[in-house]
Amino acid sequence: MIDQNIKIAVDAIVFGYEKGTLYVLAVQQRFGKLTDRWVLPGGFILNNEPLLMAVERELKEEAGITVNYLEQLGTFGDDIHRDERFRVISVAYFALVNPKNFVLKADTDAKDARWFPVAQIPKLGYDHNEMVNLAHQRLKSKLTYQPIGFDLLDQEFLFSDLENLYCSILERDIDRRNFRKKILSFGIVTETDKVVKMGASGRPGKLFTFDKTKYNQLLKGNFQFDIRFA
Amino acid sequence: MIDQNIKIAVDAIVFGYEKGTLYVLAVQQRFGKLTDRWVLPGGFILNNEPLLMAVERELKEEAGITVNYLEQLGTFGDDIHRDERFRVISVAYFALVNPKNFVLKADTDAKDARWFPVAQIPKLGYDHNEMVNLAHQRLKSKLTYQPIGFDLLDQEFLFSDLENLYCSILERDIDRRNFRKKILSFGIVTETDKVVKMGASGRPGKLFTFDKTKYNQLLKGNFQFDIRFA
DNA sequence: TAACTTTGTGTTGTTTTAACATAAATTAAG
DNA sequence: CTTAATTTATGTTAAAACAACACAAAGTTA
Repeated sequence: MIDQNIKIAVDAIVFGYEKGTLYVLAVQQRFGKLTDRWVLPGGFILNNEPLLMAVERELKEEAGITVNYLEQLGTFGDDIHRDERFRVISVAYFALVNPKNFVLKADTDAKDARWFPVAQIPKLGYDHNEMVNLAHQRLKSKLTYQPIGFDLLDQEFLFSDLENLYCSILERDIDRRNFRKKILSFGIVTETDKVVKMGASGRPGKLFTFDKTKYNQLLKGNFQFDIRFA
Repeated sequence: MIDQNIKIAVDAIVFGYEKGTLYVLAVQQRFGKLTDRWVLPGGFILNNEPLLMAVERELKEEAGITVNYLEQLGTFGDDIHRDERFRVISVAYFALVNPKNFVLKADTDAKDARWFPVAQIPKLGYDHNEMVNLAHQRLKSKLTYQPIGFDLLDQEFLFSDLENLYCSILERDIDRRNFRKKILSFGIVTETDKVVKMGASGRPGKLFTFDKTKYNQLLKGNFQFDIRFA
Protein backbone atom coordinates (compact mmCIF):
# COMPACT_ATOMS: atom_id res chain seq x y z
CA MET A 1 0.00 0.00 0.00
CA ILE A 2 2.63 2.50 0.96
CA ASP A 3 5.56 1.94 -1.28
CA GLN A 4 8.39 3.99 0.10
CA ASN A 5 11.99 3.14 -0.52
CA ILE A 6 13.58 5.80 1.62
CA LYS A 7 16.01 5.44 4.50
CA ILE A 8 16.44 7.77 7.41
CA ALA A 9 19.74 8.91 8.76
CA VAL A 10 20.92 11.38 11.33
CA ASP A 11 23.98 13.58 10.99
CA ALA A 12 25.63 15.88 13.47
CA ILE A 13 27.39 19.16 13.07
CA VAL A 14 29.57 19.25 16.13
CA PHE A 15 31.26 22.53 16.92
CA GLY A 16 34.29 22.88 19.11
CA TYR A 17 36.12 26.02 20.09
CA GLU A 18 39.70 26.47 21.13
CA LYS A 19 41.93 29.51 21.34
CA GLY A 20 40.04 31.75 18.99
CA THR A 21 39.20 29.11 16.42
CA LEU A 22 35.90 27.42 15.79
CA TYR A 23 36.11 23.82 14.63
CA VAL A 24 33.73 21.30 13.12
CA LEU A 25 34.07 17.59 13.54
CA ALA A 26 34.26 15.39 10.46
CA VAL A 27 34.96 11.71 10.03
CA GLN A 28 36.47 9.70 7.24
CA GLN A 29 34.28 7.02 5.81
CA ARG A 30 35.47 3.45 6.23
CA PHE A 31 32.71 1.56 4.42
CA GLY A 32 30.88 1.98 1.17
CA LYS A 33 31.96 2.88 -2.29
CA LEU A 34 33.35 6.26 -1.45
CA THR A 35 35.70 5.22 1.26
CA ASP A 36 38.16 7.79 2.56
CA ARG A 37 36.02 10.80 1.91
CA TRP A 38 35.18 13.15 4.74
CA VAL A 39 31.63 13.47 5.98
CA LEU A 40 29.80 14.57 9.09
CA PRO A 41 29.44 11.93 11.77
CA GLY A 42 26.11 10.19 11.43
CA GLY A 43 24.35 7.18 10.09
CA PHE A 44 21.12 5.29 9.75
CA ILE A 45 18.80 5.08 12.66
CA LEU A 46 17.64 1.82 14.11
CA ASN A 47 14.02 0.77 13.92
CA ASN A 48 13.29 1.36 17.55
CA GLU A 49 15.71 4.12 18.24
CA PRO A 50 14.63 7.69 18.94
CA LEU A 51 16.37 10.24 16.76
CA LEU A 52 18.31 11.90 19.54
CA MET A 53 19.56 8.58 20.76
CA ALA A 54 20.72 7.72 17.27
CA VAL A 55 22.83 10.87 17.08
CA GLU A 56 24.35 10.23 20.45
CA ARG A 57 25.16 6.67 19.52
CA GLU A 58 26.80 7.66 16.26
CA LEU A 59 28.90 10.30 17.95
CA LYS A 60 30.04 7.74 20.45
CA GLU A 61 30.80 5.15 17.79
CA GLU A 62 32.46 7.33 15.24
CA ALA A 63 34.36 9.77 17.38
CA GLY A 64 34.05 8.77 21.01
CA ILE A 65 32.46 11.97 22.21
CA THR A 66 29.49 13.13 24.24
CA VAL A 67 28.20 16.61 23.65
CA ASN A 68 27.29 19.49 25.93
CA TYR A 69 24.49 20.78 23.79
CA LEU A 70 22.37 19.10 21.16
CA GLU A 71 19.38 20.30 19.21
CA GLN A 72 17.70 19.48 15.96
CA LEU A 73 18.83 21.63 13.08
CA GLY A 74 16.63 20.50 10.26
CA THR A 75 15.84 17.72 7.88
CA PHE A 76 17.48 17.42 4.52
CA GLY A 77 15.89 15.22 2.01
CA ASP A 78 15.44 17.01 -1.21
CA ASP A 79 18.70 15.88 -2.65
CA ILE A 80 17.09 12.73 -3.89
CA HIS A 81 20.17 11.16 -5.36
CA ARG A 82 22.61 11.96 -2.62
CA ASP A 83 23.10 8.26 -2.06
CA GLU A 84 23.28 5.88 -5.02
CA ARG A 85 21.49 2.98 -3.42
CA PHE A 86 18.27 4.63 -2.32
CA ARG A 87 16.91 7.96 -1.27
CA VAL A 88 18.13 9.09 2.10
CA ILE A 89 16.51 11.67 4.27
CA SER A 90 18.75 12.98 6.96
CA VAL A 91 17.84 14.71 10.18
CA ALA A 92 20.70 17.02 11.06
CA TYR A 93 21.60 17.90 14.62
CA PHE A 94 23.55 20.83 15.89
CA ALA A 95 25.96 20.11 18.74
CA LEU A 96 28.45 21.91 20.94
CA VAL A 97 31.33 20.36 22.75
CA ASN A 98 34.51 21.34 24.49
CA PRO A 99 37.28 19.64 22.50
CA LYS A 100 39.54 19.55 25.54
CA ASN A 101 37.24 17.02 27.16
CA PHE A 102 37.89 14.33 24.58
CA VAL A 103 40.54 12.67 22.59
CA LEU A 104 39.00 11.93 19.23
CA LYS A 105 39.10 8.30 18.43
CA ALA A 106 37.72 6.76 15.30
CA ASP A 107 36.08 3.74 16.84
CA THR A 108 33.77 1.44 15.01
CA ASP A 109 32.61 2.93 11.78
CA ALA A 110 35.00 5.68 10.95
CA LYS A 111 38.52 5.45 9.73
CA ASP A 112 39.50 8.76 11.18
CA ALA A 113 37.95 11.66 13.00
CA ARG A 114 39.28 15.21 12.92
CA TRP A 115 38.53 18.78 13.85
CA PHE A 116 38.50 21.17 10.90
CA PRO A 117 38.55 24.92 11.39
CA VAL A 118 35.25 26.20 10.03
CA ALA A 119 37.17 28.43 7.70
CA GLN A 120 38.91 25.43 6.15
CA ILE A 121 36.39 22.71 5.83
CA PRO A 122 37.14 20.40 2.93
CA LYS A 123 34.56 19.31 0.42
CA LEU A 124 32.40 16.87 2.36
CA GLY A 125 30.25 14.05 1.04
CA TYR A 126 26.49 14.29 0.41
CA ASP A 127 25.00 17.69 1.18
CA HIS A 128 27.06 18.02 4.32
CA ASN A 129 28.71 21.31 3.44
CA GLU A 130 25.28 22.82 3.17
CA MET A 131 24.41 21.48 6.60
CA VAL A 132 27.56 22.94 8.08
CA ASN A 133 26.73 26.34 6.65
CA LEU A 134 23.25 26.29 8.07
CA ALA A 135 24.55 25.15 11.43
CA HIS A 136 27.16 27.87 11.44
CA GLN A 137 24.50 30.49 10.88
CA ARG A 138 22.41 28.97 13.62
CA LEU A 139 25.34 29.09 16.00
CA LYS A 140 25.95 32.73 15.22
CA SER A 141 22.39 33.75 15.79
CA LYS A 142 21.82 31.59 18.85
CA LEU A 143 24.89 33.00 20.49
CA THR A 144 23.10 36.32 20.71
CA TYR A 145 19.91 35.17 22.34
CA GLN A 146 20.80 32.02 24.23
CA PRO A 147 23.74 31.43 26.55
CA ILE A 148 25.17 28.54 24.59
CA GLY A 149 28.68 29.93 24.37
CA PHE A 150 29.40 28.41 27.74
CA ASP A 151 28.98 24.93 26.31
CA LEU A 152 32.06 25.53 24.22
CA LEU A 153 34.23 26.67 27.13
CA ASP A 154 35.70 25.06 30.21
CA GLN A 155 33.47 25.10 33.24
CA GLU A 156 35.70 27.79 34.71
CA PHE A 157 36.83 30.44 32.31
CA LEU A 158 38.36 33.87 32.16
CA PHE A 159 36.19 36.71 31.05
CA SER A 160 38.55 37.24 28.18
CA ASP A 161 37.87 33.69 27.01
CA LEU A 162 34.18 34.39 26.77
CA GLU A 163 34.82 37.66 25.09
CA ASN A 164 37.18 36.14 22.53
CA LEU A 165 34.69 33.39 21.83
CA TYR A 166 32.03 35.94 20.97
CA CYS A 167 34.42 38.00 18.90
CA SER A 168 35.72 35.14 16.88
CA ILE A 169 32.44 33.37 16.26
CA LEU A 170 30.51 36.52 15.46
CA GLU A 171 33.47 37.82 13.49
CA ARG A 172 33.40 41.33 14.85
CA ASP A 173 34.90 43.50 17.51
CA ILE A 174 33.18 43.84 20.81
CA ASP A 175 33.83 46.52 23.37
CA ARG A 176 35.33 44.65 26.27
CA ARG A 177 33.91 46.96 28.91
CA ASN A 178 30.37 47.00 27.61
CA PHE A 179 30.43 43.26 27.05
CA ARG A 180 31.47 42.56 30.61
CA LYS A 181 28.92 44.95 32.02
CA LYS A 182 26.14 43.40 29.99
CA ILE A 183 27.00 39.80 30.79
CA LEU A 184 27.41 40.53 34.48
CA SER A 185 24.13 42.42 34.56
CA PHE A 186 22.28 39.20 33.75
CA GLY A 187 23.56 37.65 36.93
CA ILE A 188 24.09 34.25 35.37
CA VAL A 189 27.86 34.35 35.46
CA THR A 190 29.47 34.17 38.86
CA GLU A 191 32.94 35.01 39.93
CA THR A 192 34.94 32.31 41.67
CA ASP A 193 37.70 33.19 44.06
CA LYS A 194 40.27 31.49 41.91
CA VAL A 195 42.77 33.60 40.13
CA VAL A 196 44.82 32.34 37.25
CA LYS A 197 47.80 33.69 35.41
CA MET A 198 47.22 32.99 31.78
CA GLY A 199 49.91 32.17 29.27
CA ALA A 200 52.66 34.62 29.83
CA SER A 201 52.61 38.19 30.99
CA GLY A 202 49.78 40.32 32.22
CA ARG A 203 47.70 40.70 35.31
CA PRO A 204 46.12 37.41 36.45
CA GLY A 205 42.38 37.14 35.97
CA LYS A 206 39.58 35.72 38.03
CA LEU A 207 37.83 32.58 36.88
CA PHE A 208 34.10 32.69 36.26
CA THR A 209 31.42 30.06 35.94
CA PHE A 210 28.07 29.96 34.22
CA ASP A 211 25.27 29.51 36.72
CA LYS A 212 22.83 27.33 34.86
CA THR A 213 20.51 26.96 37.82
CA LYS A 214 20.19 30.71 38.10
CA TYR A 215 19.60 30.94 34.38
CA ASN A 216 16.78 28.42 34.50
CA GLN A 217 15.21 30.31 37.39
CA LEU A 218 15.34 33.54 35.46
CA LEU A 219 13.77 31.88 32.44
CA LYS A 220 10.66 31.20 34.47
CA GLY A 221 10.23 34.94 34.81
CA ASN A 222 10.47 36.91 31.64
CA PHE A 223 14.18 37.21 31.41
CA GLN A 224 15.71 37.36 27.96
CA PHE A 225 19.38 36.67 27.39
CA ASP A 226 20.45 39.05 24.68
CA ILE A 227 23.83 40.19 23.49
CA ARG A 228 23.90 42.29 20.44
CA PHE A 229 25.91 45.42 19.91
CA ALA A 230 28.75 46.76 17.88
CA MET B 1 22.05 -4.63 4.83
CA ILE B 2 20.07 -1.70 6.12
CA ASP B 3 16.91 -3.01 7.62
CA GLN B 4 14.71 -0.06 8.26
CA ASN B 5 10.97 -0.33 8.44
CA ILE B 6 10.17 3.33 8.83
CA LYS B 7 7.97 5.56 6.69
CA ILE B 8 8.29 9.26 6.20
CA ALA B 9 5.42 11.68 6.25
CA VAL B 10 5.01 15.41 6.18
CA ASP B 11 2.46 17.35 8.19
CA ALA B 12 1.55 20.99 8.09
CA ILE B 13 0.49 23.38 10.78
CA VAL B 14 -1.38 25.99 8.79
CA PHE B 15 -2.27 29.18 10.61
CA GLY B 16 -4.97 31.53 9.50
CA TYR B 17 -6.04 34.78 11.10
CA GLU B 18 -9.36 36.54 10.95
CA LYS B 19 -10.89 39.27 13.06
CA GLY B 20 -8.78 38.85 16.12
CA THR B 21 -8.70 35.07 16.13
CA LEU B 22 -5.88 32.77 15.15
CA TYR B 23 -6.91 29.52 13.56
CA VAL B 24 -5.25 26.23 12.74
CA LEU B 25 -6.31 23.99 9.92
CA ALA B 26 -7.22 20.39 10.68
CA VAL B 27 -8.71 17.66 8.53
CA GLN B 28 -10.83 14.67 9.33
CA GLN B 29 -9.38 11.35 8.35
CA ARG B 30 -11.25 9.40 5.74
CA PHE B 31 -9.11 6.27 5.52
CA GLY B 32 -7.51 3.97 7.99
CA LYS B 33 -8.68 2.45 11.22
CA LEU B 34 -9.26 5.66 13.04
CA THR B 35 -11.53 7.28 10.56
CA ASP B 36 -13.28 10.47 11.57
CA ARG B 37 -10.62 11.71 13.91
CA TRP B 38 -9.05 15.09 13.38
CA VAL B 39 -5.42 15.45 12.39
CA LEU B 40 -3.16 17.95 10.74
CA PRO B 41 -3.15 17.86 6.97
CA GLY B 42 -0.28 15.72 5.74
CA GLY B 43 0.67 12.32 4.50
CA PHE B 44 3.40 10.10 3.21
CA ILE B 45 5.87 11.46 0.74
CA LEU B 46 6.42 9.91 -2.63
CA ASN B 47 9.72 8.29 -3.51
CA ASN B 48 10.86 11.03 -5.80
CA GLU B 49 9.15 13.94 -4.22
CA PRO B 50 11.01 16.68 -2.39
CA LEU B 51 9.66 17.34 1.09
CA LEU B 52 8.35 20.82 0.37
CA MET B 53 6.54 19.58 -2.67
CA ALA B 54 4.93 16.85 -0.63
CA VAL B 55 3.53 19.36 1.82
CA GLU B 56 2.19 21.53 -0.93
CA ARG B 57 0.58 18.56 -2.60
CA GLU B 58 -1.07 17.39 0.57
CA LEU B 59 -2.44 20.82 1.31
CA LYS B 60 -3.89 20.96 -2.13
CA GLU B 61 -5.36 17.50 -1.92
CA GLU B 62 -6.76 17.63 1.56
CA ALA B 63 -7.91 21.19 1.83
CA GLY B 64 -7.52 22.89 -1.50
CA ILE B 65 -5.21 25.63 -0.33
CA THR B 66 -1.91 27.21 -1.27
CA VAL B 67 0.05 28.98 1.43
CA ASN B 68 1.70 32.37 1.67
CA TYR B 69 4.53 31.23 3.86
CA LEU B 70 6.03 27.82 4.44
CA GLU B 71 9.03 26.71 6.43
CA GLN B 72 10.22 23.56 8.08
CA LEU B 73 9.32 23.35 11.73
CA GLY B 74 11.01 20.18 12.83
CA THR B 75 11.01 16.44 12.60
CA PHE B 76 9.07 14.28 14.98
CA GLY B 77 9.95 10.67 15.14
CA ASP B 78 10.48 9.63 18.67
CA ASP B 79 6.94 8.55 19.20
CA ILE B 80 7.74 5.17 17.81
CA HIS B 81 4.27 3.73 18.07
CA ARG B 82 2.29 6.68 16.86
CA ASP B 83 1.08 4.59 13.96
CA GLU B 84 0.13 0.96 14.52
CA ARG B 85 1.39 -0.36 11.24
CA PHE B 86 5.00 0.83 11.29
CA ARG B 87 7.13 3.58 12.69
CA VAL B 88 6.47 6.92 11.10
CA ILE B 89 8.77 9.88 11.15
CA SER B 90 7.10 13.09 10.27
CA VAL B 91 8.62 16.32 9.04
CA ALA B 92 6.39 19.12 10.22
CA TYR B 93 5.99 22.36 8.31
CA PHE B 94 4.80 25.70 9.54
CA ALA B 95 2.55 27.62 7.19
CA LEU B 96 0.68 30.90 7.03
CA VAL B 97 -2.31 31.65 4.88
CA ASN B 98 -5.07 34.17 4.57
CA PRO B 99 -8.27 32.19 5.09
CA LYS B 100 -10.26 34.65 3.02
CA ASN B 101 -8.41 33.54 -0.08
CA PHE B 102 -9.80 30.03 0.03
CA VAL B 103 -12.91 28.05 0.57
CA LEU B 104 -11.84 24.94 2.36
CA LYS B 105 -12.75 21.86 0.45
CA ALA B 106 -11.97 18.36 1.56
CA ASP B 107 -10.86 16.97 -1.73
CA THR B 108 -9.27 13.64 -2.20
CA ASP B 109 -8.09 12.22 1.08
CA ALA B 110 -9.92 14.07 3.76
CA LYS B 111 -13.51 13.80 4.79
CA ASP B 112 -13.66 17.32 6.06
CA ALA B 113 -11.37 20.28 6.60
CA ARG B 114 -11.93 22.97 9.19
CA TRP B 115 -10.38 25.96 10.89
CA PHE B 116 -10.09 25.60 14.67
CA PRO B 117 -9.34 28.58 16.87
CA VAL B 118 -5.96 27.85 18.46
CA ALA B 119 -7.56 28.25 21.84
CA GLN B 120 -10.01 25.45 21.07
CA ILE B 121 -8.14 22.80 19.22
CA PRO B 122 -9.60 19.35 19.83
CA LYS B 123 -7.51 16.34 20.68
CA LEU B 124 -5.77 15.50 17.42
CA GLY B 125 -4.37 12.18 16.30
CA TYR B 126 -0.71 11.15 16.59
CA ASP B 127 1.51 13.75 18.22
CA HIS B 128 -0.16 16.55 16.34
CA ASN B 129 -1.16 18.61 19.35
CA GLU B 130 2.48 18.76 20.30
CA MET B 131 3.33 19.98 16.81
CA VAL B 132 0.69 22.67 17.01
CA ASN B 133 2.08 23.90 20.29
CA LEU B 134 5.58 24.11 18.94
CA ALA B 135 4.36 25.88 15.83
CA HIS B 136 2.37 28.33 17.90
CA GLN B 137 5.47 29.23 19.87
CA ARG B 138 7.41 29.60 16.66
CA LEU B 139 4.78 31.90 15.27
CA LYS B 140 4.87 34.05 18.37
CA SER B 141 8.59 34.43 18.36
CA LYS B 142 8.96 34.88 14.61
CA LEU B 143 6.38 37.62 14.64
CA THR B 144 8.82 39.72 16.61
CA TYR B 145 11.83 39.39 14.38
CA GLN B 146 10.47 38.66 10.92
CA PRO B 147 7.68 40.45 9.09
CA ILE B 148 5.54 37.36 8.65
CA GLY B 149 2.38 38.88 10.05
CA PHE B 150 1.62 40.28 6.63
CA ASP B 151 1.21 36.78 5.24
CA LEU B 152 -1.84 36.42 7.43
CA LEU B 153 -3.49 39.64 6.27
CA ASP B 154 -5.02 40.92 3.07
CA GLN B 155 -2.60 42.57 0.73
CA GLU B 156 -4.10 45.90 1.69
CA PHE B 157 -4.85 46.35 5.34
CA LEU B 158 -5.66 48.94 7.92
CA PHE B 159 -3.06 49.74 10.49
CA SER B 160 -5.48 48.61 13.12
CA ASP B 161 -5.62 45.18 11.48
CA LEU B 162 -1.89 44.78 11.81
CA GLU B 163 -1.99 46.05 15.33
CA ASN B 164 -4.80 43.70 16.34
CA LEU B 165 -2.99 40.80 14.76
CA TYR B 166 0.06 41.46 16.90
CA CYS B 167 -2.02 41.97 20.01
CA SER B 168 -4.04 38.84 19.63
CA ILE B 169 -1.24 36.52 18.58
CA LEU B 170 1.22 37.77 21.16
CA GLU B 171 -1.56 37.95 23.72
CA ARG B 172 -0.66 41.30 25.14
CA ASP B 173 -1.49 44.94 24.83
CA ILE B 174 0.52 47.10 22.52
CA ASP B 175 0.64 50.86 22.55
CA ARG B 176 -0.98 51.86 19.31
CA ARG B 177 1.11 54.98 18.85
CA ASN B 178 4.47 53.40 19.55
CA PHE B 179 3.61 50.41 17.39
CA ARG B 180 2.73 52.56 14.41
CA LYS B 181 5.82 54.69 14.81
CA LYS B 182 8.05 51.65 14.97
CA ILE B 183 6.54 49.85 12.00
CA LEU B 184 6.58 52.97 9.87
CA SER B 185 10.18 53.69 10.83
CA PHE B 186 11.25 50.50 9.05
CA GLY B 187 9.95 51.87 5.79
CA ILE B 188 8.61 48.52 4.65
CA VAL B 189 4.95 49.42 4.96
CA THR B 190 3.62 51.94 2.52
CA GLU B 191 0.46 53.97 2.61
CA THR B 192 -1.89 53.67 -0.34
CA ASP B 193 -4.25 56.47 -1.25
CA LYS B 194 -7.26 54.30 -0.61
CA VAL B 195 -9.42 55.09 2.33
CA VAL B 196 -11.88 52.67 3.75
CA LYS B 197 -14.66 52.95 6.26
CA MET B 198 -14.52 49.84 8.33
CA GLY B 199 -17.50 48.09 9.77
CA ALA B 200 -19.62 50.71 11.32
CA SER B 201 -18.76 53.99 12.92
CA GLY B 202 -15.49 55.77 13.29
CA ARG B 203 -13.14 57.74 11.12
CA PRO B 204 -12.19 55.91 7.92
CA GLY B 205 -8.65 54.63 7.75
CA LYS B 206 -6.02 54.50 5.05
CA LEU B 207 -5.05 51.18 3.57
CA PHE B 208 -1.43 50.08 3.78
CA THR B 209 0.64 47.46 1.99
CA PHE B 210 3.75 45.54 2.89
CA ASP B 211 6.59 46.37 0.52
CA LYS B 212 8.40 43.07 0.18
CA THR B 213 10.81 44.38 -2.41
CA LYS B 214 11.92 47.12 -0.07
CA TYR B 215 12.25 44.61 2.74
CA ASN B 216 14.49 42.38 0.67
CA GLN B 217 16.63 45.35 -0.25
CA LEU B 218 17.02 46.32 3.38
CA LEU B 219 17.98 42.77 4.29
CA LYS B 220 21.04 43.05 2.10
CA GLY B 221 22.26 45.82 4.38
CA ASN B 222 22.14 45.07 8.05
CA PHE B 223 18.57 45.89 8.73
CA GLN B 224 16.85 43.93 11.45
CA PHE B 225 13.08 43.80 11.69
CA ASP B 226 12.31 43.80 15.38
CA ILE B 227 9.14 44.47 17.29
CA ARG B 228 9.22 43.89 20.96
CA PHE B 229 7.88 46.14 23.61
CA ALA B 230 5.23 46.30 26.28
C1' DT C 1 -26.64 68.40 17.30
C1' DA C 2 -24.67 65.67 20.86
C1' DA C 3 -22.62 61.34 21.98
C1' DC C 4 -19.90 57.74 20.30
C1' DT C 5 -16.35 55.37 17.74
C1' DT C 6 -12.24 54.84 15.22
C1' DT C 7 -8.05 56.98 13.01
C1' DG C 8 -4.20 59.88 13.40
C1' DT C 9 -0.36 62.45 15.56
C1' DG C 10 3.65 64.54 19.29
C1' DT C 11 6.05 65.17 23.70
C1' DT C 12 8.60 63.92 27.62
C1' DG C 13 11.01 61.41 31.14
C1' DT C 14 13.52 57.06 31.61
C1' DT C 15 16.38 53.44 30.15
C1' DT C 16 19.65 51.48 27.20
C1' DT C 17 23.39 51.66 24.28
C1' DA C 18 27.85 53.28 22.23
C1' DA C 19 32.02 55.34 22.73
C1' DC C 20 35.84 56.09 25.21
C1' DA C 21 40.64 56.18 29.01
C1' DT C 22 43.07 55.09 32.89
C1' DA C 23 44.64 52.40 36.95
C1' DA C 24 46.20 47.80 38.86
C1' DA C 25 48.78 43.37 38.76
C1' DT C 26 51.85 40.83 36.78
C1' DT C 27 56.00 39.22 33.47
C1' DA C 28 60.00 40.27 30.46
C1' DA C 29 63.91 42.82 29.37
C1' DG C 30 67.66 45.72 30.30
C1' DC D 1 65.69 46.86 40.53
C1' DT D 2 63.71 49.73 37.21
C1' DT D 3 61.28 50.29 32.98
C1' DA D 4 58.47 48.62 29.33
C1' DA D 5 55.04 45.60 27.96
C1' DT D 6 50.91 42.93 28.72
C1' DT D 7 46.63 41.72 30.49
C1' DT D 8 42.76 42.53 33.86
C1' DA D 9 39.62 45.67 35.86
C1' DT D 10 36.59 49.61 36.27
C1' DG D 11 33.36 54.37 35.40
C1' DT D 12 31.48 58.41 32.75
C1' DT D 13 28.99 60.63 29.34
C1' DA D 14 26.48 61.83 25.18
C1' DA D 15 23.18 59.88 22.05
C1' DA D 16 19.54 56.85 20.87
C1' DA D 17 15.65 54.02 21.84
C1' DC D 18 11.80 53.07 24.55
C1' DA D 19 7.60 53.59 27.54
C1' DA D 20 4.02 56.21 28.93
C1' DC D 21 0.77 59.23 27.99
C1' DA D 22 -3.64 62.81 25.70
C1' DC D 23 -5.99 65.15 22.43
C1' DA D 24 -7.70 66.45 17.76
C1' DA D 25 -9.96 64.84 13.36
C1' DA D 26 -13.39 62.29 10.62
C1' DG D 27 -16.89 59.84 10.42
C1' DT D 28 -21.59 57.25 12.33
C1' DT D 29 -25.65 56.68 15.44
C1' DA D 30 -29.20 58.29 18.45
